[in-house]
Amino acid sequence: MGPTMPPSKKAQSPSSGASASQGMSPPYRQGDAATAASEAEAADLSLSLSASFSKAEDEELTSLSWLHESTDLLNSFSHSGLRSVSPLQDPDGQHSRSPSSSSPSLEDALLGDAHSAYDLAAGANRKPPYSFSCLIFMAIEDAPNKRLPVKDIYGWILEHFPYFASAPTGWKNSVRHNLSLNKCFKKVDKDRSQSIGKGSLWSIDPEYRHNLIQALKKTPYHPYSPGLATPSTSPPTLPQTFHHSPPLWSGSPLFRKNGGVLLQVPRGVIQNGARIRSQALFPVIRPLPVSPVGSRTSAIRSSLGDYLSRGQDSPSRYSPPLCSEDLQDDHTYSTAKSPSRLCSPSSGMDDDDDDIIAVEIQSDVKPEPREIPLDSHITSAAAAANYISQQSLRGQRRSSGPGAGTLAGSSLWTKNRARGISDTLPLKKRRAAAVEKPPESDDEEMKEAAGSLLHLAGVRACLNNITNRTAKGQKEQKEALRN
DNA sequence: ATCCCGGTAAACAATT
DNA sequence: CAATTGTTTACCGGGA
Repeated sequence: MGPTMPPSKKAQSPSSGASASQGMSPPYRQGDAATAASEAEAADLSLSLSASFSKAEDEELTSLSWLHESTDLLNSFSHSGLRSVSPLQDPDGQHSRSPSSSSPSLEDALLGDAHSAYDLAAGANRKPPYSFSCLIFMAIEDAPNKRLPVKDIYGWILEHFPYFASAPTGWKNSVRHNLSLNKCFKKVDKDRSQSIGKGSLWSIDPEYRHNLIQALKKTPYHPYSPGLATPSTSPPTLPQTFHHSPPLWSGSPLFRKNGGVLLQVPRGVIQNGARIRSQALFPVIRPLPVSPVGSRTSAIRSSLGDYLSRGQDSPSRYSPPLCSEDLQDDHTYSTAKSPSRLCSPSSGMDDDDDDIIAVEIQSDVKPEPREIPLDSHITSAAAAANYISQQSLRGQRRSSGPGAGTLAGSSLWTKNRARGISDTLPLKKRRAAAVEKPPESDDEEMKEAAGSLLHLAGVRACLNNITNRTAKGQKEQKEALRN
């Protein structure tokens, strides 16, 4: 690309710090009016949400369904006095917005006026906070049939993010690039009866939908952007609970489909759902002493998270663990994109879930058994499963030759190579093979192993991980020899 | 310093 | 033939 950066890139790069100070609403913090009563209330809400989530999970509802339900809960809660307070300060120490009455309340952030949570007008011409993958995901999710031709994806993006109307046309290339490369997106065989013109329909691969949702939830988006929020100064042993995902951008379909309710999925609540399931075994579950990487996690707390977690500072009934309840969600989009990092002892973790996993894995070397909640073992099992799967993919990639490509070869979420389709085949045939043939046995084996691990979810998960990695290493060697 | 990731550009093939 | 769509590679910058 050279020294001259494309305008779009330029517009984006400084965004994390600079743009946040204008047009965006301030983050939210717990009010100083957090009374014991409201703490209990918060705890109740936490329980309700947890139960709600558990139910949704049990019924295999989509996150949207759960969001609908949780909205009601949050609504009822919002009427009971939860208030926003002092906005966080931006890195310059100045309020991003005057803390006047116009400052949006927490209700606004959670439930209300989208424009107060994200200044739509101001944000319209700013590059959206979402990656292209998220944009595509939202577009497809917004489609009645959950599938869209590229053209309509363009259209959706343009409609919801006017920024792109004036952006350099390269973004369309990026969209196509993403569709092609990202395993989350699947081409759907066109219905012959209704020709849509060129190209095919694109849909979300259910297998990766969770991850896209995760990505959406974790989009570094004001006001919970890690760059803005103040990292937690809590001692690591304090419960870092209710880590929050950023709210959905007000223009998102998820937002609109909830009747204009700005939703966010309080991860802590979700996690709490998992915790509840294990509560019988571990009545007092404390989060892991999280590795330093957890700073990012703590940075993205939302007001409710803080609010609720403060409620927990008192010896609480609720001490949800850090790890996600959703095993499959334990890979985030970006990090989950490379589960190799998820569970690799030497890999960096940039996610709260991953943090747990990291500690888990490291605990093999440096045991910290005392602080490890059951859930983290579950997570660990998931991570181990992911690791195994990824190791499998890695092996396949390694054997795919020098042309593996930096991007395509680096991500689990990339297609073709990671799926082990023969590189010797013409591209189209590779694609076709991917569609026609179910995942290869190796992959399936790994998935089965992963599934087993997920169910094991036991204290020995870490050991399992090691064991399987060893087995995997052998497998990789065999693979290499075969090729 | 290195790796990973997302974004971008570009080349090219396939399709309409 | 042109435009669009799909695939792939290469590179860059930021962040961890």
